[in-house]
Amino acid sequence: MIEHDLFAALRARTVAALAELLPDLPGDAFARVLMEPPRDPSHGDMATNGALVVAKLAKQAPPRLAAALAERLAALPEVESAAPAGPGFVNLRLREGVLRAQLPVILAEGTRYGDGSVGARRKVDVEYVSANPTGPMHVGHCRGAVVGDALANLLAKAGWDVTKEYYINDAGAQVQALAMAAYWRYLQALLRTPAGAVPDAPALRAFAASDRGREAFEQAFGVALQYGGDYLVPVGEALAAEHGAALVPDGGGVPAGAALDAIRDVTVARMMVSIREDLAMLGVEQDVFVSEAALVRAGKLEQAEQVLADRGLIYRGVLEPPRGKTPEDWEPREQTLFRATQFGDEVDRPLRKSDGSGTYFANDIANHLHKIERGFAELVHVWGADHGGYVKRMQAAVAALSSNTVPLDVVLAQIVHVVKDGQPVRMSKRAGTYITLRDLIDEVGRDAVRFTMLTRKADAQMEFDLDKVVEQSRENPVFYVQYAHARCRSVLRGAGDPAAGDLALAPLDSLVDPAELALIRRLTTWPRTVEAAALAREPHRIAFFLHDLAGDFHVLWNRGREDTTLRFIREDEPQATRARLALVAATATVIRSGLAVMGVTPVEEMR
RNA sequence: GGACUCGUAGCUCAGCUGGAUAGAGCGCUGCCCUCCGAAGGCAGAGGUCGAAGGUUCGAAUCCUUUCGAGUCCGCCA
Repeated sequence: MIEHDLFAALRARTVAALAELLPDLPGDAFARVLMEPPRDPSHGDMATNGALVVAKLAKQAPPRLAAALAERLAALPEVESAAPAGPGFVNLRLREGVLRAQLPVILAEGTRYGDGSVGARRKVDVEYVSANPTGPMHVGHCRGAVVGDALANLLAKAGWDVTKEYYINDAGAQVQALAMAAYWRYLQALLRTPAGAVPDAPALRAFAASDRGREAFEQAFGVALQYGGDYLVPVGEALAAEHGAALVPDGGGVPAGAALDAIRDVTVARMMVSIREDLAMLGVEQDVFVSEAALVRAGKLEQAEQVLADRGLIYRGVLEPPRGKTPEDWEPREQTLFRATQFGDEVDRPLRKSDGSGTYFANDIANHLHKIERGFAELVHVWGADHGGYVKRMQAAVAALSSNTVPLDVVLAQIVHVVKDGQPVRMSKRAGTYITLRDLIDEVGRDAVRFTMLTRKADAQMEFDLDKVVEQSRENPVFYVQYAHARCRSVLRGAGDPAAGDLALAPLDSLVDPAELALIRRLTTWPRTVEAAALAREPHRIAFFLHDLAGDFHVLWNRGREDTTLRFIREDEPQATRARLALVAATATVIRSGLAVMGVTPVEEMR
């Protein structure tokens, strides 16, 4: 039997057997039938709850049904024995060789082993990172970037047709504030250009002074510069080089109109270049970058409003103040509202600011209309946990726009607390203890960052200990998994790097040690791990699987230390050596495959 | 006041969408290097799954209530 996923194969046979035993049951009665690795290895190789699940519908006692099912399953060619157990499980022991026969399957499929079909090639849009383009990426963005990227890879592996997307929040107050800061840097840059090019405005010199310039600028324009960082210095220089003094309004006031647009557009473009460089360093390269401002300019907002209005989901109304805690400056105000409550949200949500422009939510509705129009069957977002309160309204909007045909899943990524020397590192722009993504990658390396970010469930808070992620010990899962792969590669190199196709032909009868069989069993659970993790949108499961797999391999390696007959390469036993090399090659392949989902590079040797 | 995410071993966390006796790492205890694959390995102790009810053959998992932590709460994104 050559099957890609042994568990899926035996499950299908179980369902078929049940259907024969219970011909009157409808086909969907078997949906909850599972074939799983048993928790206790003494129970056998696989266990199914099939009899338990359908017993009630079949009006039979579970143990009796389990016995009948076991009898049928025992007759399968793959099955050595099948026994009813407990409240109605059936435990299966596979015929010798069936497990081992997975090794040539793995070797033949290579890193495609584990590719699934649950996605059914449905188009899914995975949107993640989506940081404001107002500065460099920092560690706060990092987790969402890694989780989103790994999740996208995971869905692709499980059979979805994936688009990786970044939504650029380039319309709104934050970006206006950024433009003002860039304008200030531009004035500074102008002063360093030949005097003839600088307009004769006395204020200019004061704004651009190195010591009090910022305060003077803020006072004169009545703004607080939110983005004072040095990273805007080159932007100011670029503006000065390209436009000279042409962007300074006559009389030296606040730039507006085309001049402001130019400043903003150049600045945002520069920031996006920088962000994409940062993301590339992290190994994140998205397919599509959608600009909020471009959507607004294209009239997507009005179009989305029209869609909702046509369905009677928009009205003018006044919201109640939040119960219990009324904001100080609360006053009732008539607003354009979306009937989010019809789709499970707590309150209806405003779409327009008082100046007539769209709220962030309204613009994001336009963004989602854009996604739906592009034909995505499913939408997935990775957001920071601070956006948790935003989930229901967005799901309501997508449900409304798509008439409940397109599901939106939101994965919330909790805050990462960076720890160094046992002390939490406070993140503060003002105090300058602000860790950029680049700093982090420079310090511990891209692979360690990515792997570590996936060693927790996304919605669990996480400590990122800068010392531990580079530590070479068992405590560090990055090291532990990489070390297993390096050991595999070391063995294979020692054997002259045999081709996978050659090893796939090796007789495997000599693989009988419990540690060898445990490793093979683990390898056979890779396809179902991919499928379950993709359905749950939980890429961290891949990291845990790899950790377990590495553990099984290290156990085998260590057995070889005590018992030399268990070593992988034995000069006196060419047959056994080939069989073990096949096992080692399959292990390395699956580790590589898992690391690829995580976006981590497998290493050839530990240095 | 409400919403969302959590609460599992001393610590950090898994727990495969409701399954059998709840797991891993660290820490702790005890063993294991004259030599061969010890940046390690083997074994052990350690739990009323925050609490109380409920749903059913069966609950850490689902529902209700409650306690605690974090996040958020009309024109910030």
